[in-house]
Amino acid sequence: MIVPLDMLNEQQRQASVNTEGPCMIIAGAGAGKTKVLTTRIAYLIQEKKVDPFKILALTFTNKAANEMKKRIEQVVGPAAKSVWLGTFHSCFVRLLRIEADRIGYPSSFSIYDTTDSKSLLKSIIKEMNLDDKTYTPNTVLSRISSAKNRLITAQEYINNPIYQQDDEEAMKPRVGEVFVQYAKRCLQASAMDFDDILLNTYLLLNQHLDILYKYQERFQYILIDEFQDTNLAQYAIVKDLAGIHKNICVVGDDAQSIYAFRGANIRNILNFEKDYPNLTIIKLEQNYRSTQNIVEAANGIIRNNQLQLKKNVWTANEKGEVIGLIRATTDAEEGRLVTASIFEIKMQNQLRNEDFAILYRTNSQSRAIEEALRKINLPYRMLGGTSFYQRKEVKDLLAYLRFIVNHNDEEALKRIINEPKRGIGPSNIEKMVVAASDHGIPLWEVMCNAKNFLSGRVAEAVEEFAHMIQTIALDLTKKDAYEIASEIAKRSGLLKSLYEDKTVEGLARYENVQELLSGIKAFTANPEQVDTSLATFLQDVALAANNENEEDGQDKISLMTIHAAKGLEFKYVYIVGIEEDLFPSPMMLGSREDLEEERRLFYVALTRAQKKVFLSYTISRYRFGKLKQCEVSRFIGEIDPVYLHMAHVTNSYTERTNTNYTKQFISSMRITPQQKSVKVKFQAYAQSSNPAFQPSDTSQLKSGMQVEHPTFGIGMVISVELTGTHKKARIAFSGSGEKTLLLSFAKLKILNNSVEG
DNA sequence: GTAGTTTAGCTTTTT
DNA sequence: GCTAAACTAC
Repeated sequence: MIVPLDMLNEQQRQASVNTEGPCMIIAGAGAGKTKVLTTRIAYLIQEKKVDPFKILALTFTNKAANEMKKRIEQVVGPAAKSVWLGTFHSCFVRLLRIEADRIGYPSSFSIYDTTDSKSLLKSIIKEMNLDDKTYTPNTVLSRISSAKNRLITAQEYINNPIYQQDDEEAMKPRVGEVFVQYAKRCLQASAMDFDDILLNTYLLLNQHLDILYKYQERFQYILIDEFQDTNLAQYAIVKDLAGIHKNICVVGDDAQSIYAFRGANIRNILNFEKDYPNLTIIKLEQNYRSTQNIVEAANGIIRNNQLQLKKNVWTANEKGEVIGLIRATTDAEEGRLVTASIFEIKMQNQLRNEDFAILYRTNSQSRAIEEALRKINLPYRMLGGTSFYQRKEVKDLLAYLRFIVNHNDEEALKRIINEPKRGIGPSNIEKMVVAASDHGIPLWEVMCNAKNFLSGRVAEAVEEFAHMIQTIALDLTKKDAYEIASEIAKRSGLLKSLYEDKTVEGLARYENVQELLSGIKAFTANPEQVDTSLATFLQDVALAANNENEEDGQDKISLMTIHAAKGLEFKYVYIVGIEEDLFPSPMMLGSREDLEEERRLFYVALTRAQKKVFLSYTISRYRFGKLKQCEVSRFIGEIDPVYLHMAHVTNSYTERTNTNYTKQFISSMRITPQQKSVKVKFQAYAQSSNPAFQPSDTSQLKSGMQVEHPTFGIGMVISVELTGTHKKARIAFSGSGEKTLLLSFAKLKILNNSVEG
């Protein structure tokens, strides 16, 4: 098939054909980014006769990788299979397995997911007798993770006085030691966590120049999707790999950078030009997806962000409908109104379910929506959430498989040694771990000779367990993944114990294990799969953790977090839970940069829609089983533009502290010229100890009072001084009037008739 | 020491 | 509402 260049506009064509040298493609939302990337790769193979084996294309999600692979295959045929195309993690794992011995790992190393990492940290924290309230696995892991994402090893961390000082100031001086211990235990267990995959790839390439050279030579062309989401480690590796040929093409949109929390650094895209001075920059600014109203609303939201590249996203599409607003009293009602609206629009316009998506900020918001959808019999699919591979019973069976392949995998062992119950409790496991480190031998060896370390009954149980693993592991090369998996499922007693559980949940668990088994069977039965060994199966499974049966092809409404929606599009999009303490997330109100990311998240949500967006909010919501009042900051004022327009900046600012402090809050809001005045009330709450904090001043803002503020742009700047002891202080505005909504970070102005529900 | 039962505490987003 | 820790009974 001919590379379909004539389907592209001029910028898209440039971006596809300009293959030599460093190139940055800034692709606004809905500008045809995937089309350009796939066309470019197809062009390389088809027109430039580049060996597909020498192309490296990196994405962030498996979904994006699969989609690209499919599209390239349509043009170039089976040659597409030779391209190294996959997520950063899967491509680097592939590389690491080939070269593992150079950094002291077996090529069958395990991959620890976040749960494994936390569990290991928990045991380390316990063993070091640290206070588990100051050293929680979560905080320690995020500290370690961000270090690794900045390419800092445990040794470097503990030797660097700056990090030590940081930790001391955070009252956690021993994080460095935990980090060192954690790294040691991972190595002992022949395991890498997600961040190790990147860090170790970097170290491998930088400490072994022959390997670096080999892959620099190999990868003539490197392409990176969603470049705005790369972290330092990912960027450093790619920069190294592109060292010889320098044909590096990055595609991204700074306005859709929403992964700072896992280390993504928006500056990679903002500063890319500095690293490659002869860079070709191509901007794709025409949006083919959404109506003018949606594009303008989205642009308005990020207009005042400081961290952004200049561009002008526009569309030739129709003006379209205004942004809809749905107001509910409880989350159950919110669900009812949203689903009723979907039902109505679907019937009126003869649409399919798949034309609709419901997006939310946190996964926990899905429940109420799901219930409402079930009640009126609208089929839906949930993306993300607790995936199939996260379920306990599935993880248990996988842990058995992991342990058979890698006897050092401590976290897998902890999961399965007493599942089902064998009478081996936590204290005996601890004894063995201690014995192993005392004698300097692997835990596995202790288990095989348990009689030397433990008392009679338990020792017998441990040896019996070890023996079972051993016998099955003997067949590892002879039998395929499915044969081994079904054998261990039976012999371990896992299937039996689940089968005997006749509760509804027990039944579901049994079915999940069966489903995993049939998944493994499908893997071994695939004629394209040359190597059907268990080890090979496990390699894919740890990283492919999220794409559960998404290709069921049925017509369903999509439910997902906004993060999960990136890259997708729908005719109608409902963004639910637009409330204080939900969206924007209270945890993102700490700094301007966080707030800007939260705005970009809103930008992503809006630009998923082709025809119309609905925003919905609730004034009370069930959380933790209890009804909680939600404060929707409502601003009432002028009603004027056709589209939703968001002014800049916070209208509330929250900060937590434990000690006495004085703080100046600065906030601002925009007042349009049409607005005569808006009543503003400052409130400062103290959530804990200081009753002296009373809601305070009320004052008038007038449109003439706009000022320019260095951080917040044009707006009304207010500063309030809070003094006292309190855990949480907050300023909020409130006002009176009608039908303009002020979110905690933005003001919406909506036409009278756009208000629904 | 382990298994079974009750209670406390928690939630942002994900490879 | 759900999970992990704490508690209780063997």
